Amino acid sequence: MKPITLYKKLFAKFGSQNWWPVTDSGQAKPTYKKRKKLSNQQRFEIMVGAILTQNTSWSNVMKAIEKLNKAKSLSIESIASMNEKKLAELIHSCIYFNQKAKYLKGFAKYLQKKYDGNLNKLFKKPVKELRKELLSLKGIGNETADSMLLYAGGKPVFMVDAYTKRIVNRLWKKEINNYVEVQGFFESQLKKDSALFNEFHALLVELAKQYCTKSKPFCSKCFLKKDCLFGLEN
DNA sequence: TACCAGGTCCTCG
DNA sequence: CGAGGACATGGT
Repeated sequence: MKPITLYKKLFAKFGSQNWWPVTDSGQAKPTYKKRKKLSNQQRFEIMVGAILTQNTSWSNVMKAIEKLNKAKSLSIESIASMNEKKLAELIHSCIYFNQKAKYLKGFAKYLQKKYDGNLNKLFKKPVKELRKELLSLKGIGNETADSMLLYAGGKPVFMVDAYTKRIVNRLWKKEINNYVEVQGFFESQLKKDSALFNEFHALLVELAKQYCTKSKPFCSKCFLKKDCLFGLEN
């Protein structure tokens, strides 16, 4: 099965996922919703969420975002100047909160220093160059950088996570652990389209949560069973 | 109880 | 390079 075929089947099954969930003005909780355009505030929120969600369930990230919103602290200036312990308290629901507080603060300071806190300036940079730059920051690895580029910047970068790797390795019976390799697998076979990449990744997450779970996957009732080299054996 | 969740850094060979 | 440990919540 080709990646685009997988995409179509996933979309037919699950429909639009409306990623990435963000907070609308006047609200405190992020929601999944189709939005024409993201505000810079929302783009920053996505980048913060990308760091918070490292090895963390979204429900725990949501609690932290909500706290930051209520404390009126979800801004570049606020995070850049906040006491690290105070910040760690606000994001306490996310595992590794001390570490992440450090990462967030460093990231906000970098945005201030290098881009005057202006995300438009940041995303004007050529993607390749920007990706390298983000990767040089503490706390931003491949997945975090790509989720920022794709979901906050609208760049056509295929985002890979543990779910993506699991699905690729099962569906096509591969054994790829390397991030860039998995990314290349998709990017080389798909049109470089940010809307497609956006939806595709969200759909993969849904598949992984509902059927292709880590232990005890639900192969027998999975709608992809016949297309899946793992499913055929299970 | 143990395992999982939208990882990254550091160190060592 | 890649393996292995540190980081240290909340839900099931």
